[in-house]
Amino acid sequence: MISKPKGCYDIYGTNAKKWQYVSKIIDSLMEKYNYGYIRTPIFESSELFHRGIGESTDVVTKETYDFVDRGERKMTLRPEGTAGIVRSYVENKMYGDAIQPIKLYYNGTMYRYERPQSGRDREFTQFGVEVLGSNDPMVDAEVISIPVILLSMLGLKGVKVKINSLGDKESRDNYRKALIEYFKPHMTSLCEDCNDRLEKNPLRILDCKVDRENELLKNAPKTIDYLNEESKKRFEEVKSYLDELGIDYEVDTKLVRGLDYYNHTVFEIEASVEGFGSNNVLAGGGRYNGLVNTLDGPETSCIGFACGIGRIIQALDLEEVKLPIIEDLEVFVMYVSDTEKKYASSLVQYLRGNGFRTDTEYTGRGLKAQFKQADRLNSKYLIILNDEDLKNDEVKVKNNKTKEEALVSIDYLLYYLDEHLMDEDYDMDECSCGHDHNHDHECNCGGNCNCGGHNEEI
RNA sequence: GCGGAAUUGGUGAAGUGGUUAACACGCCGGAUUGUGGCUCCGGUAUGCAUGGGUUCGAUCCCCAUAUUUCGCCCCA
Repeated sequence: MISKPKGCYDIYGTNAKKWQYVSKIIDSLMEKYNYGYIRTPIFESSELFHRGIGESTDVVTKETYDFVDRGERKMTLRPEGTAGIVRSYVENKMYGDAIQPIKLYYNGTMYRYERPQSGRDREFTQFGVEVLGSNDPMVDAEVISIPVILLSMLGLKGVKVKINSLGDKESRDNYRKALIEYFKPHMTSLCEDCNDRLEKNPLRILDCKVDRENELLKNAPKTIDYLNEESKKRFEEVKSYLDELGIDYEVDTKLVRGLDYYNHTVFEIEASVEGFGSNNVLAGGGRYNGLVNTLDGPETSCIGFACGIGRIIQALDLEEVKLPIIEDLEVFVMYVSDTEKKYASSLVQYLRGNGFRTDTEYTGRGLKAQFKQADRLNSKYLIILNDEDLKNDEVKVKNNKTKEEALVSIDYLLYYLDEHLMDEDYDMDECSCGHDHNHDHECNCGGNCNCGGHNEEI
């Protein structure tokens, strides 16, 4: 038997419905924020990632899926979304578009050659946003608000927003220098990994798990103390816009990010759910004002974020959030004889064509087994075909909950089903999006729930 | 890249160096000759991840590989 590649997953069944639901919410949210969907290639020339993400980063040095194509070109499966989008921005000269800034979102698979563990796969899906062509702090706040709103729309509660500022290039360089000077005399008291980090990325020493309790770290210089006036002012503005939007956040001066291209605002959204593994960052992002220029475009101010859909679903499962996914059937058509079967095939098509979620029997099971099958599919109504009834152009319709049966004329069938299914919807006391509602207000399911009216909590 | 744990039918799993690999759920069939979800009866792994080795004999012991899982590093 051939098995799937390590760290990759088949998504199907109920799980697939969750993924589809999250994607649906993302699309409708982005439509309202007026971000355009962008789809770029899953592989790009290797050089793009080397220059874009940073030659020395772990992502590039040891985590990429590289291959040489038949034309001897060096290619890499994208390990993240931003580089490809910036390439597209430059290549398609979007900086010349009449409408600025360019607001884009993507939702697709990324690839990193890593050892899989909880919350980390080799193929994973990221939803992300990029705003190219504005340095306004208001944009920073808007971009941060998107994943926050998304997670709350999905019904996730244990979420923590952390922000920090690395400042502009000058501030960032000064801070880096200060950190190296600060740590250098004390390296023996730090762990092995931190010794490696000193030259490579001293900022990361700050959130080392091993040395977390070390006094040295607690008293280390803080990013914000090294921000120049302009960077400091900018950070204050971002925070005030976040306050304006009612976003709860925490300034975490130890928050740095691993990709080289970040400056000014950086942020992360953490799942603070009991039982979540160590990879608990649901979304992360920041400003990357130098990247477009690095990739041969004009100086352009940009900000973006990415979030891992897999991790979001992991968090939703852990919090046992009930998503409004459809897991039932409205009608199941049953038959035994060949003439009934023929009739069933066209009846099913007729019902589906008229908007009913309908299924039938395909494997030659007996009637008894068909009843069981209908139960497994959570069918609300059963239609039990009978040659005798068909002669009179009638079918037997059974409510699978009340067990009431009715002989219904075929001309009247659609109307009958419509009436009865509608009645059931009104009886519903719990909305399928997981909340109890009455019928006066919009619920926060994003308009995708099928509770029959959008509502407020009772 | 480094480390720990695991891998037995459709599922959850017991188990043993030696004829037929427990048990439960599910599934299929029957009791009930077209109305089930309760009950009862019967059926349901030629195989214990894969490849080597040790052995008279291996699902069980050893090695390797693959995959899963949990950490480190890193990241979403």
